[in-house]
Amino acid sequence: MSVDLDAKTRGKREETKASNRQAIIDAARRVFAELGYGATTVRDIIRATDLASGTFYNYFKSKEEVFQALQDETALRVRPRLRAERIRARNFEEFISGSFRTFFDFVKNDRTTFATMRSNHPEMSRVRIDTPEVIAGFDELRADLEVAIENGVVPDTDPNLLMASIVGVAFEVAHEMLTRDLAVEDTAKFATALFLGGVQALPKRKA
Amino acid sequence: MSVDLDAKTRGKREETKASNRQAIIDAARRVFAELGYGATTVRDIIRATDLASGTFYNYFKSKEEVFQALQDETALRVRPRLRAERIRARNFEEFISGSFRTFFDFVKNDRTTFATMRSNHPEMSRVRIDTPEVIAGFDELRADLEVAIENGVVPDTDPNLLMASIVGVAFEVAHEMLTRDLAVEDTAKFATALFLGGVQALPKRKA
Amino acid sequence: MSVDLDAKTRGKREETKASNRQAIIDAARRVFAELGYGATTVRDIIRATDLASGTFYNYFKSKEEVFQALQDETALRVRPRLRAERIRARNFEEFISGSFRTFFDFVKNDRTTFATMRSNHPEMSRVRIDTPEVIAGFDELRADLEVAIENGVVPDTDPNLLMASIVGVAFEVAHEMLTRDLAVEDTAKFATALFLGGVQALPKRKA
Amino acid sequence: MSVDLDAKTRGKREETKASNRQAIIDAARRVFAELGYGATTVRDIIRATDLASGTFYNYFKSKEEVFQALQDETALRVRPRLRAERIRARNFEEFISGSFRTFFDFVKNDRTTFATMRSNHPEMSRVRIDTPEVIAGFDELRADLEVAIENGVVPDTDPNLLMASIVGVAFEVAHEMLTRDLAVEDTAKFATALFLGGVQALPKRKA
DNA sequence: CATGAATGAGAGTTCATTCAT
DNA sequence: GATGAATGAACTCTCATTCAT
Repeated sequence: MSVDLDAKTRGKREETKASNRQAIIDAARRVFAELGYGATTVRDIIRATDLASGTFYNYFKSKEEVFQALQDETALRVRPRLRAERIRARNFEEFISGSFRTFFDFVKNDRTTFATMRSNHPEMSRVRIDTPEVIAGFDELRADLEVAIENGVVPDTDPNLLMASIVGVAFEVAHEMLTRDLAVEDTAKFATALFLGGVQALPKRKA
Repeated sequence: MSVDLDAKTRGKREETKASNRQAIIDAARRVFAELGYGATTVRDIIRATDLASGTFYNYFKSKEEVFQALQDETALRVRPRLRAERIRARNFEEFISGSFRTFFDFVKNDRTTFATMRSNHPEMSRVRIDTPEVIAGFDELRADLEVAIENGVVPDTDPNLLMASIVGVAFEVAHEMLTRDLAVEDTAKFATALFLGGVQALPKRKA
Repeated sequence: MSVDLDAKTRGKREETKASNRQAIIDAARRVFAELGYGATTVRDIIRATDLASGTFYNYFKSKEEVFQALQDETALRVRPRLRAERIRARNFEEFISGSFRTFFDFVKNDRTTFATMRSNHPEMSRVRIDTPEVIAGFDELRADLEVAIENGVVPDTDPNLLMASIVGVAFEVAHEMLTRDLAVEDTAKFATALFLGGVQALPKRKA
Repeated sequence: MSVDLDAKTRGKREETKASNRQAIIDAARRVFAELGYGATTVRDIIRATDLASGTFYNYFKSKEEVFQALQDETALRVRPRLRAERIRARNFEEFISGSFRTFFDFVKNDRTTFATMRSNHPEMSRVRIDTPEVIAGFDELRADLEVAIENGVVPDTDPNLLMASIVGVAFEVAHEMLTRDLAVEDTAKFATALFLGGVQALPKRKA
């Protein structure tokens, strides 16, 4: 059946394919955000789309696969920003504060993605978005941390535990930030101070 | 309703009831650990039991309800220990190091509970056990933190953000500890040092 | 285990048995009226009782059996009245009018029984209570009709079709009576006139 | 949603859909007739079909919904016939006898539909088919009766009670007709005579 | 005989996935 | 490649009934 399609037709098709794929991912993001991953069905996703149910399977094998794609997509948005921030940093303070500020900023402006998966999830009363992308981003962070250790900017401590601590604080504090609608700036200051000087260095509370 | 069953009969029944309830909870713990909460079905749980399917519903209305019970049960095990640790503390260092040590100790010895919910959960590649009990435990922690702030042992900073930071570090670092089979003592030292003095105070890495 | 029970104890037991049986029947009447026969479960019935579920089976084998008992009980209330009415009749007019009046009177005063079984019954938008008792009552009616035919008071027509007509009118008109809250007297007059003289004899409408 | 399926494809699909829907309705008619409405399960219906269980739910939401569809279908068959009969009538006798004859004829030839719902229904030992259609049909009848009253062909009596009487006789007598396999003609004569002249006018019994 | 928890068949329903069109 | 109805395994949950106490 593959007959002669002129270039234009072929181009059109590629376009449709790409846009269908994107339509599914976008629908998935919305539906996951509303219903949570567990409660979402493939049907829910395609229903949030102009496409037919069978079409889903031309693009993804399962709900899980579209979830991965969603994650990857998010990755592409955050990681470069985080990376750029750290590269620009001229000392450890800039390194750590730039990272937190960028991350909290992202969370605030993309709260759909972050807030996602909270509804009807007894297992996730507090949320962790742990998409591969973000993970990959933090992997980069670890690599950068190792460099910092080598350069003597950071003591020769366990980089994975340090990583874990940063990640833990980042997510948990981001959650608190959203819950209480705190300013990105203040939240980043708090996290930065903690890492730079411990509890004794924490900023005075507001209000 | 209850007319004249002798005490013995009543006793026997209560016993069976309690043991059935416990059997379901135990099965649930195992199955949730293996399949993850989302993927687990009520059937999976009763199949892991020698009870009949209908019996499940004599004890719990839904999967969610067993999950809650499971959480409550865990709560009863950890919270008192954490509380006792903090009450015994004579200064902030003891407060913070006692808490981390106790928590990591619990996680290590009850790793089934902690490791639970990791398989088949694309949405939870890293785990957060956020059972009501643990939450309640951390609520107690917050209360204790507020006291510490009042007493001037801790600067007058936002207690919720501090809470969030401790929780974030506790879970994320515990995860790392399990993954790499680190010693409870070392892990607790790391977390404690971070909170007391920030990154600069972190202990030297081992090996 | 059948030991010596004095007469008093035996009497007490009989009493309890009878009262339990009655309690179940009464509960069934109420529950059937509320939920309709089809939707009612044995559980619903015992729940409307002070008894335990197992006890139900000491008295009845099934929902159907208790339904039958309910019917029989009703029978005992209506049939004698209808019979007495017909025996007292000195001509066919008294026969027919007495029957309708008595039946409509019963329906009006025991509307629970009659109105029963209407809720949630797609198959019974209009109701027919066709309990054995009432049937038995109409069987007596047929016998009496045959006597009337023998005596030449009623033409030698098919007694079963006549029976059916009387029953059909009785139930359907009773339903209308309840729906519009008509007077027993007027309703009985209508039905009587129809049977005595056909449509041309029907009374003028009210209001 | 529907992009570019050619007309042929669409046609084929519509066809299958229609025929599946009909298959379910037909199966439902048979099964309801055999088991009665209450005892019938959705599974029973699809089992009487060569469709898969899930397919049922593509067409109907519940047992009740098929039942409604079944009723509507029957409606389309009887009502026009009854209406036509009454319109053709030139006097009240033709009106009433035409109606009964048509109705009894329908019942006789479609006894599956009528006999339906008799088995296993303690609550319906005598049947009333009171499908919306038939109801609607009798609503038309009432309207026609009101016209007859206005025209002076029928005395100014309560039309709803007259309606109820006709309906009651129609169903109850039809039941008797089926039970004893009476002729439509004779049965219609009986009912007609009753309404035209009362008991005194009833035809002599056969046999 | 009363009790009420255990039982398990089976009802209703959903949903990922296939496949003819 | 898009479509969307068909499929049927599997799930949740109910309920009549049994039976140890």
